Amino acid sequence: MASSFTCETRDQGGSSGEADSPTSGGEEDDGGEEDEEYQEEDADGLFCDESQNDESDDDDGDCAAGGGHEDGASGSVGSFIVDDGSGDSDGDDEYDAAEASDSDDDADSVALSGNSSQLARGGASGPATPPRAAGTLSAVATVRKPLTAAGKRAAVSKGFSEFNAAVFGGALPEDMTVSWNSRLRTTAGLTYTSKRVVGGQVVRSARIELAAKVLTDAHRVRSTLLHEMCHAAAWLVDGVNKPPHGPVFKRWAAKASRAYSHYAVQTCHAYEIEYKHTWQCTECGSEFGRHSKSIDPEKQLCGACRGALVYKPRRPDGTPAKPRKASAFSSFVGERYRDVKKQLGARAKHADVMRALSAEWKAAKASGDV
DNA sequence: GTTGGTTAATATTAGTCCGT
DNA sequence: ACGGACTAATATTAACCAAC
Repeated sequence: MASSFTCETRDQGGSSGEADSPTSGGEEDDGGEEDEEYQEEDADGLFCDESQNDESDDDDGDCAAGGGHEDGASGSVGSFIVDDGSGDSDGDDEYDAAEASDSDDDADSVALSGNSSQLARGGASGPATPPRAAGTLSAVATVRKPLTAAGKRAAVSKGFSEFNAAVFGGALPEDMTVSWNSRLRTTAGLTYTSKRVVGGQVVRSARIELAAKVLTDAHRVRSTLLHEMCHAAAWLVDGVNKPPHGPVFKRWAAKASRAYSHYAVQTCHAYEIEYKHTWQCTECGSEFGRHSKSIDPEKQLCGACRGALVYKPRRPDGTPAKPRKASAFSSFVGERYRDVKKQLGARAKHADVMRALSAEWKAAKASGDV
């Protein structure tokens, strides 16, 4: 299951790299030596879907119209051909889908992800954007080989040096910080820019943050890295970070796209987030993804048609899996947990309860009760 | 309309155990 | 190794209000 995420510009007010920022607090060359580390910037991290563009703060409003996301690496469940793992040797799995974009495929997050209490009320608060129906992809997409954490680090390290030489003429510092953020869910990458005055000289710096949950394969990692490096170059080379996707950024993006046509750096993208857990509407077939099993089908309904939801287990590679029946012990935990917790008292920790349940389970097995 | 602060609701992760 | 059960803690998001 996947759901795209929107483009956003988390411009935290006054964080402009320019000295005219009203709230940047001492951006002026006041001779001060302190690091004026203002946070910043670009958040948009790329990626937005035209259908969600009203949410975007994208300065230039240019959200990769047409042609769409060069990179939506997935589609609805059941429409995948699983990669055989024979990706190219450089780890840059090429995208061989005919065209996997479906511009409204993020709608499910409106209905469910955005506000599941709304969903619980059966969408009582107004018309929800219809979730994506299953099987709407006309083309067959390829699931790229997921990268491990080490693989991601390697892809970043290799990609940075490679892009820096091929696109930016080595203008970016090789020791620039590129870190991973495991909490970003709707943004694929961020470039933070800062400026300080050292001995009367303005020194600009930048760092890149990538979303571990969003960038799950080499193509996404490299594509996003390239995009963020364009922001970094706009700031470090040209001294421009506003608007984030203005002419300066676009100049670097065009250069990057010429060098790496399969990455086509755009102002917005629409990767889709791979979810571990998926629920499907029994009425309209819409799917809803979560990173944890946080949806309760007993309480929540499909936001589009109010149909009942059923859990749809999946394997890590994205293929549907057969639901595994809860083991006897799991059922036992479900039945007894509350009572045992009560017996042990409010101060009992989860581990204590589980140990007690374990002992109780063994005793029950020994006596033949289970 | 935008921004910033607070609060409440929701989503996610971590961590226990056993079974497959 | 992963998935079933579950809770607690934490992070994120949305909603609301006031001030500019």
